[in-house]
Amino acid sequence: MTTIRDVAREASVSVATVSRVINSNGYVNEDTRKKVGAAIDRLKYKPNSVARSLYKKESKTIGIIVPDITNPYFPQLVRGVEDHLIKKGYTSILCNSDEDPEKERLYLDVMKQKYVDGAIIVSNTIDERLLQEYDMPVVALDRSIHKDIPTFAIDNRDGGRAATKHLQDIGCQRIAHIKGPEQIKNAEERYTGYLDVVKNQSWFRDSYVVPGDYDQKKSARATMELLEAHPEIDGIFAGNDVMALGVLKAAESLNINVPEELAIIGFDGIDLTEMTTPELSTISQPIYQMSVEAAETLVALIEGKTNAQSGHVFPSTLIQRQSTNSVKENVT
Amino acid sequence: MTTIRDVAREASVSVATVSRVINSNGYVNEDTRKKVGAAIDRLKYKPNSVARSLYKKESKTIGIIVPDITNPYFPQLVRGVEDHLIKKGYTSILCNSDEDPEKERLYLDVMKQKYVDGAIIVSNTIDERLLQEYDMPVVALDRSIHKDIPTFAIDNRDGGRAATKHLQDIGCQRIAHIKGPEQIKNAEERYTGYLDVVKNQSWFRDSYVVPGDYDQKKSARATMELLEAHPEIDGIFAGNDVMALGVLKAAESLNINVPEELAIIGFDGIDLTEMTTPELSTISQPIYQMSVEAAETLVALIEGKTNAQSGHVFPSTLIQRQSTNSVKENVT
DNA sequence: ACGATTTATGTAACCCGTTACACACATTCT
DNA sequence: AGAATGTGTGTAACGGGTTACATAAATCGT
Repeated sequence: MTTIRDVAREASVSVATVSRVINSNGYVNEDTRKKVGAAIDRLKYKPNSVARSLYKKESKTIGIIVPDITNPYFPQLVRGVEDHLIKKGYTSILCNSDEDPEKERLYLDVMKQKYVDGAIIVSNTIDERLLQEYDMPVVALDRSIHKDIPTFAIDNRDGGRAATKHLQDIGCQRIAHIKGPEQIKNAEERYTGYLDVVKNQSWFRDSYVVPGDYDQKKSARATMELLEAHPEIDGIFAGNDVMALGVLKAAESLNINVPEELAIIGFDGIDLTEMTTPELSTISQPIYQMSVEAAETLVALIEGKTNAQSGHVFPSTLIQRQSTNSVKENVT
Repeated sequence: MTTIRDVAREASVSVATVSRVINSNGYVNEDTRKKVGAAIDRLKYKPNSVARSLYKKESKTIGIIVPDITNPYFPQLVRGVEDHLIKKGYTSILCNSDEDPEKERLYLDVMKQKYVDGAIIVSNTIDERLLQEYDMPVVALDRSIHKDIPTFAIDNRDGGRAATKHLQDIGCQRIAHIKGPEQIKNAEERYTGYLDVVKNQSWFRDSYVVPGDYDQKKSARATMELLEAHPEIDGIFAGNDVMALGVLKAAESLNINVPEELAIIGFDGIDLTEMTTPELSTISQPIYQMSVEAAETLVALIEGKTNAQSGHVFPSTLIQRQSTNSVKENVT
């Protein structure tokens, strides 16, 4: 591989001058600049990022920690981050944490050792204290980590309310909720939003809430049991789209018409919701946009811009599709 | 950050000895080893990967180039690669190429500059000649690049044949094909497999093959037109699962029963196929396993193991689900 | 006309882990 | 006993780009 010293020799200048040309730093005479440029082209010289990183203690690399890229919510998120960062000259290291604190630690260690410039993290388990050990710019995506860390997410409680109200608006009288995992804050918030709407209704009972663990199959099973115990249920708000899919499958195997006998709404707005029959209504998150803004803020933090915004709560939007396109007209 | 020199001072030895302890290289007295280990623990020393990379010209990092992580085929693939590599001490840089040769070039340039140790590539556009410029171990996944580059993929033609035969086996008389993009080799191979089975059948005509471009919506539209022009069609082999989903939606909007009036089979075996109603039959690829083996081979190549296998053709398996669970019993 | 700036370029130290080489002492072999 | 080999540790060069500092010529101000 050709080095800066080869270029310097080829152009009959010092390495410092070549470095100045490459980085547009300091003073360089126009003629010298051209001479060096020509030498660089002739030798097809590409500066060695590793050497630069060593001196500058930065790597133009960031880490993205997500629970599992296989979960259909994350590819878009990762894509948004990666798209923005590559434009800004950063590359992205992908880390699948499986929400496992040990793996998160391992990845953070590796990142630190590689002089990673910052991280975008989706996690429930990482806490502020752990991050302090690593001392690098961090932004949180989808789930907040700590109030001092810029967070890019929607208002999940509000979304939960909107989903539940929507079911009411189309005439549902008994609305159940398939709940995400206890440890995941956004799942709890969506649940709280549901409670905000229903907890004072006379018909509401605790057994209308069942755990689905953000898992399709578990949700399908839970829904079967729920509907067998409570055939009066005519609307289900699932804590995310994957679980909503499970609900849909359960309804189908019980020969329950959706939406006529049972309306279903999910949460997240992943592409999957458009692919089912009936198509799923959902509370849609601006996933791509959130991730781009998170990436922008991370870059701003890395580059020391003090005006970096401290996070952003995005609006979620109700997307009504067939699964809540009820024939029962606004009874409420 | 603490350096190896800090550790050396703390343990009253030379940096060389500390390095020997860290890397289990050369001779180190047992007592010295303990002394150094204690110093490392006290100072919480973590060696700086960048400095090591600079000297060793290797980074314990590999690049993964995929067209688009948002395409549901790739997350599993990426996950398999990442899972294996992290175990082996490598981190993964994710690159979304959008099949764009310029982006691919850009990513390869960045990889080279960062001393990336190797790459796992899914691409139609990258050719051997381009790769030679970069001179790094490469393995191809899902699509072959060149015969000298280890490739991990299934026999797509064979899969295409199996899919088409399966439709025949369940009694389909007129089988159409929704075809993937022309430039993508595996799409052409699946098409060829289809032709192998049908081209000599008296009923076959060219208009039974329509382009779907690996895109759900395009396939849905194409299917609508196809079925309106040829209502006699009773089986469709879609070149991938995403297109099969489009076919399914088209059938639904035309009020055609699946599988009674129209049987559908996809290709790839992504999770999505289990989530629809009816569930989709498909030719399943061992995606995760393929990617793990690709990663294993890449590591072997990087580490100079000459016994690295030169690629592997994996078996694909027919998964019969509701979409081809025809009432017409084996008529053939 | 002379000091203060600006422009231009080079030398060498620096970032930090690795390893070639040198040196010293302890064993083992003949 | 003397050579050969094994064990243990340190010094310093190395990888390649960056930059503090030094030097010097050109330009400016008054």
